[in-house]
Amino acid sequence: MKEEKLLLSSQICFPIYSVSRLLTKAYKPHLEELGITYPQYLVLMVLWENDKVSVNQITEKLLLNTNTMSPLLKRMEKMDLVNRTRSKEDERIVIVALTDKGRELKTKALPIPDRLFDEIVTDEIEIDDMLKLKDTLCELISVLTVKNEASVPSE
Amino acid sequence: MKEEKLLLSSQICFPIYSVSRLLTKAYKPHLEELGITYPQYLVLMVLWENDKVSVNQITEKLLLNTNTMSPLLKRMEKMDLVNRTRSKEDERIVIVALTDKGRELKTKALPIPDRLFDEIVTDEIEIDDMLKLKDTLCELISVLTVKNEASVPSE
DNA sequence: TATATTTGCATCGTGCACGATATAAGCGTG
DNA sequence: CACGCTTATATCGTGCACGATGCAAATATA
Repeated sequence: MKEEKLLLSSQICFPIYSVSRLLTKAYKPHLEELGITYPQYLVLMVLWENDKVSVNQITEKLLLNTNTMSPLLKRMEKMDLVNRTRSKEDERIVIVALTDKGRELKTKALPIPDRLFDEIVTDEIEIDDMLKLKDTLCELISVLTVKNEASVPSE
Repeated sequence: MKEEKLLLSSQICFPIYSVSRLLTKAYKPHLEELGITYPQYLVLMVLWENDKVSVNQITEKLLLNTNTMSPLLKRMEKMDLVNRTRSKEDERIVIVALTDKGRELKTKALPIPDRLFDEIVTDEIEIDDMLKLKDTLCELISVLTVKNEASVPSE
């Protein structure tokens, strides 16, 4: 029954892919209050931890490439969340720094993860996508657990 | 230490988001041999399991919306992987069916998941992204395990 | 049988992702 | 200094994702 391997449910990748999208969707209403998208939220988190970092440092933290970051940062600059200035020591490097507006968003962003986690765990919100998210998350956990037991990295 | 909550590492969402992208990237070279993308691969898997289904049935399986599926299916039709015909019983419904070419891809696609899993588990491939993937996957598993223990759904 | 509502799909606009490529600054070596 | 090589960022093209909107076919309701 080699066929089984091609079922969607038997693959690690599909549930991860779905949960990722559904989680981003779950974040959306909260982030919309701040007027930002999920990737922009990630960039802000990097800067809230450590302000004034190079584009490269951000891409390393987020595992994204500059061809994604450059336009993203440009949009964020246009929104007055960050500003970008060339380093004087090395003209190749662009330093990304929070504006006051970008810094202030941190307070509003703080409660989001907890609020979201509560929404998922408790059954307060019975929205369609939230149910799918819970189901898919449980599926992912079980698949990962099996896969993980089958192949603990030899450290 | 409420601050901690905003660290990237302490959130469920970021590792899932990263693993999802890195896994898709890991699939890429294998799928490129078939000339398809990851979402196209997902559509084909649905059709390999069950040919001649409506657009709606595909979106339900993949948890995607028609505004993503419609152009995706159009591209796949242009690539001669599927064809789209309006149902005669209900003119609103579009039936998606595999072409011979689409059906034949199944054989080539069968070994991909196993090959990929081996690549990740064993250290045969020490590509940069693959290492990130392993790290992030392990992180994800540990985060999910903690979160899961803290909140097993009451069934 | 008219009208309203629902359903299934498509289109549009925007924002990622990412491979390929470009470009300019810095660096290394002769 | 000239040369090539590396590094940091940007640009371009393509393909998702997805909210908002549109539209026609089917169905429900008056």
